[in-house]
Amino acid sequence: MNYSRQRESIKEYLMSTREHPTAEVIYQHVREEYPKISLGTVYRNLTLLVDLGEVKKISTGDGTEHYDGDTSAHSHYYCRCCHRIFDVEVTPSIDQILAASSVGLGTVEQAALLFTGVCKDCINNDNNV
Amino acid sequence: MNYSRQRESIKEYLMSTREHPTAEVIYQHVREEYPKISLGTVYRNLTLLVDLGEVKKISTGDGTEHYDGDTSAHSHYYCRCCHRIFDVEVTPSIDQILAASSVGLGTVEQAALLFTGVCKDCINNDNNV
DNA sequence: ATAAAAATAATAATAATTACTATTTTTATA
DNA sequence: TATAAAAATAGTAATTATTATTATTTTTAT
Repeated sequence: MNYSRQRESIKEYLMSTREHPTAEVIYQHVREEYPKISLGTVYRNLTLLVDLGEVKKISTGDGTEHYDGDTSAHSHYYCRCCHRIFDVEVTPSIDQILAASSVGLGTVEQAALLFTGVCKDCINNDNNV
Repeated sequence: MNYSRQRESIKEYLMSTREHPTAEVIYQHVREEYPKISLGTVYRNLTLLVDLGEVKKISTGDGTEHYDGDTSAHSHYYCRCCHRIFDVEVTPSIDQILAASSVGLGTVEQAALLFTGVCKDCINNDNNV
């Protein structure tokens, strides 16, 4: 695999933000540095980075995937109104759950814990229901 | 909301199977009883049933959503090779995790715990990697 | 400097899902 | 039971996220 500045830029952005952007948001951001980058390049590199374990993909069921540059074991809270994802630390931690769980069905490569609800901002803005 | 036999059939199928079918698979199944049902009807009713809390949607990130007629608190194991989903009971249980976790970011309506790996069948069939 | 290998931009294609609309089904009421 | 309003459907078109294709450009080893 060769170096690519576009890939570096994608990775850098994901490492620097605490948000959990979609491919489209990443595209818009990286475009500021590389205006000619194409959305396909973003998708291809995201898949690559996920396969390498340098980035995590978060599936919320809202129709588009989100990406996370923080690969440490942590869980997520998803607001079904504003579609934002927040980091949460739970007790026991996700890796404690993983360690304690003998799934017994095959290999376990990862565990994802996702809470869903309506965030405080959306409640305050009457953006809920 | 009015009664509909198509919706009943979808729900019945989801309650009867231990699999976690996609909309397409549900469509093919319900078609045996109602050959004229359209895929749009399946999607519309699945969304409805999920909103009513009678069915759960499972997002694995494999490009299509899966549905589960078992709404009791339980977790899932997803095989990234054969794309099947299996029920798993973990310790502590998903509702114990939910109870113990003070997310503090807003309301928490649900918690989903998903393990991902390669299932035994796929390992045996060298369907892994 | 150069050539092979890999990556890209631009675009086309695919696949899952949603929207639209004329027709049919359901349901409340006479 | 007949009927009419409301809701749901089938069939189809449209949308959206994602993947595939290909000619060109970038990277890297020599």
